[in-house]
Amino acid sequence: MKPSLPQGTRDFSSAVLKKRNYIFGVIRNVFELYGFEPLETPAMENIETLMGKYGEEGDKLIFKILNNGLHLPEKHSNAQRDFEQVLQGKTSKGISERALRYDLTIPFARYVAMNQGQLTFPFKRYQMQPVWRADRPQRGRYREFYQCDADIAGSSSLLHEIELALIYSTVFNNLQLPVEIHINNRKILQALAEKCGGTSHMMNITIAIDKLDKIGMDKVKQELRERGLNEERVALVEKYISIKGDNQTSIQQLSTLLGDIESAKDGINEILEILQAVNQTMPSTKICVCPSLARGLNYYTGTIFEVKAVGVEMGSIGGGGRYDDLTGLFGVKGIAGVGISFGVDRIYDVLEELNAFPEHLQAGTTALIFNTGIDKSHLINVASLLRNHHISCEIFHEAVKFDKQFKYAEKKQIPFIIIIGDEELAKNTVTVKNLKTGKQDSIAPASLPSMLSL
RNA sequence: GAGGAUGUAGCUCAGCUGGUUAGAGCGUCUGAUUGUGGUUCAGAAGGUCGUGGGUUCGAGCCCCAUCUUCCUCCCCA
Repeated sequence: MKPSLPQGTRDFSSAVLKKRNYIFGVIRNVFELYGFEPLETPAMENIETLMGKYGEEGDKLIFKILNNGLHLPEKHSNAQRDFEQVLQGKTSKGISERALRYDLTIPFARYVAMNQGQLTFPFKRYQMQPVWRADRPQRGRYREFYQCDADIAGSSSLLHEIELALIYSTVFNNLQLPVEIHINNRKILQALAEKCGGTSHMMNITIAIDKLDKIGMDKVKQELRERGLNEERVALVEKYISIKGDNQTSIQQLSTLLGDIESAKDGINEILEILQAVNQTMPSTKICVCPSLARGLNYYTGTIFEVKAVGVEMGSIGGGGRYDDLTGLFGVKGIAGVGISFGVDRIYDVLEELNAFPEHLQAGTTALIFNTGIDKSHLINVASLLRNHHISCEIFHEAVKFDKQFKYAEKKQIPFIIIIGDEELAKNTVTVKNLKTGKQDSIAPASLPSMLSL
């Protein structure tokens, strides 16, 4: 058979993996610096843990795993009955009782709900694992991709929002990737919805205005009309999303427009507090109030974040926010959550486009020891010497002509080659050649490590 | 899930209106060159033309199905 990959999945070659691991490493370091601890959960969850948590669209995009043993004769009648359910678009435990994880937030909520008795609250965890979606792949959109999440469960303190914003700022600063952090608050959107005829319009409004950047004002208005808002209310929403300018101006206009509603006041005050703290701690952070930021996910209730790269056409490379009732769906009330997520695949693309990966990442083997046909023990001794000094090296696998060994070194971009043959043995030296400069030296074996670690 | 484009050597791509033995560049391998690479030169290998059917005397090219990748919508990271 011809080998191939399932649609929307990828192999990661060494060159790509080194860059990806660099991103993961930077993020992990910052997470741990703020006291987050790692968590891993299984690739698969019970299907009812996931179903109904991501809306109707989400359910369709969950990868379901077929049960084993459906072919057994004693299960036939049940299996056939259960499959009827599937044909009608429903799920059936008789056919599938497990599914692949769709994001990291719901498994986290499940974990917190299961272990609430044992955890120390506020519980701060980070998680970097692949998730799966049965979406149609496009560029920058895969069926298997990684998410990097940091969440805090069991605290409503605004301190967490502040620290999460600082984490964003630090990570992208460390990656040397210029970004803008957009911030808004669901409480303000709720106030807007109230003015537009009640909170039942919340979803209609958020879905529509979240697309402002993508489809433009006219189409947003059109969509609002289609979603049942009258002209007066459409005009109000237009006024709202037209708010522009620096943070102070935006906040002032928000107050003027919605300040008579309690929830709007709360939201505005929260934003003010976050801005003040972030600007004081890391003044270089570009954080801006963005009224049209809504985020599609329904479970957000307070602050919402989104991060955009500056100077590159790309969707958001990170997002998150506060959700007041994290574990309610699993029967545990009163645990608030707040978290952020990094879109590693997109960050990768942006860094690639900006050529912002550090050069040293591609470094592999430092030295290749030529195989000159002398007794292997001499070569292995030199290799051990280097490795004991944490210098990576390889011994060429067969004693062939130098031409081949040079070309191997060149292809693997190994910067140094070491020759030990009869001549060197007789004089108790080694020959070292720098392949970039072409410079070659004959030195004592003991001085190899210091020479190569430069 | 709906609509559109695409697939030819390891890679990037030519291939006329359906007509003999499907080409190029790069890469790979061999030699010039058995202890000195990158350059150069000579040569070679490498293809069930995505897959399966069909039309035709004849299909890389036309038709149908299917898969991949990409684009738009939906939704999202």
